[in-house]
Amino acid sequence: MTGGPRRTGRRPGLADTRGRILDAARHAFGERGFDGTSIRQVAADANVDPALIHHYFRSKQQLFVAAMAFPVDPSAVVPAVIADGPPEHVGERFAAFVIGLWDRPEVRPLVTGVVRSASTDPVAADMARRLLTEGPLLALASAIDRPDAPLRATLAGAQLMGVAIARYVVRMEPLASMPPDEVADLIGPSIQGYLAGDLGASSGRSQR
Amino acid sequence: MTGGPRRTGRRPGLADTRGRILDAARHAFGERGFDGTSIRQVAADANVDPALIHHYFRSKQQLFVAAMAFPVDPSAVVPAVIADGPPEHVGERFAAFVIGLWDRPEVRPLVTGVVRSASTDPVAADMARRLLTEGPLLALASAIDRPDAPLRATLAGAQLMGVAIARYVVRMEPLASMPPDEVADLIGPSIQGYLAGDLGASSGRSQR
DNA sequence: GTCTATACAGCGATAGAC
DNA sequence: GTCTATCGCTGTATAGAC
Repeated sequence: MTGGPRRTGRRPGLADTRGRILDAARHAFGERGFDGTSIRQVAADANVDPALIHHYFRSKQQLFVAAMAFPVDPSAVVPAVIADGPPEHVGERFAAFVIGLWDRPEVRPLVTGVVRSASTDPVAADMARRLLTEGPLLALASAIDRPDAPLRATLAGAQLMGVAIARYVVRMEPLASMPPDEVADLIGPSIQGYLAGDLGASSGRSQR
Repeated sequence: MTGGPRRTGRRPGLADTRGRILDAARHAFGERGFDGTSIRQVAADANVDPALIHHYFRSKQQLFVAAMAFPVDPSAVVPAVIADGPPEHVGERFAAFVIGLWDRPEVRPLVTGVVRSASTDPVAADMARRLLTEGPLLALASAIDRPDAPLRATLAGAQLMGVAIARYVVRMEPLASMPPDEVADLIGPSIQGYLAGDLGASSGRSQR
């Protein structure tokens, strides 16, 4: 008992420098992607010296993964999504969950940042893949008792990624400014079809 | 008729320098996006001097739009797509046309280039928007006699863009290596639902 | 039409003073 | 813990010789 309550327990910097850097990085990466963001720029936004960023995080890459770390684990929600209603609407529920999550103001920069950077940076591309088809979607697709789970997860993931880009990045109207539950309603049936429907165009497509 | 067949009709450079630059630029932009591509690199690939690129095209931006110009006008195909079969499968036909077009080896770099760059570059974002929702898709959605044509076009465009990213950019399996007509079969019903179905989760295509 | 040379700016990263 | 200074490199773009 050598001291008071602030003994050795990681006294943060004067005004939480590390946190300010992370906030600024999240915003910058979300707005301009990995390549479009410079460390000097992040430092200016956070009112710190550029060298400090290299001090806290070793490289720009590590700053990126630290700033883009998801605050919640989407995999944990899969059982709840499954159990929360009738199986013939599990796709709708999942779409509502994902869109609702992505729309939260503290999550949106993470989505746009990862998506914006996935085009160029291999690390970000991996994060995008994990975020969707190799993550909760695959678990969900596997839980539903239908064949071709990986294919179903990929198709549903492609659908969700397309909505993310159209809504958050390219800002296509009227999709961009629309309440999230409405978006979930619109794309829910498509997700449901991919997850649990009969794959392929069903009936009379003889040609092609 | 004053001369032979090659009168004044634009004698190309020694080995079609301009064309080689465009080819190299198409490849580079398609592979690494706008930001990830440097003029020096394109010049090296085309075996020309970097200054020549600035000579033919004024800036990197203009090189981009020149290299990414679509060789075909997708709008011209809309009437054929509509007339070519029953209206209840127009979405499937459109999906097949688009995927078939994007899969052509000379078109694929254009798709990946525009999509990869749309994240960062505003000009590319505009091109992506025009390519989809403001282009043939809107015409198609308007031609179908259902309300909310812009919304339908946007939703279908988001679906197609997601497939493009998953298949060509992030390369999610098994979607990435799969014959194009199979892809069209898989996503056709979703496009059809967005274009002509009852929007919203309640009715119609929950179970197919 | 083609190339050399270079201006000018920005980048990530590091060393070391305080 | 914070900042100054700078290295080494790459980018776009331009001026001007051949």
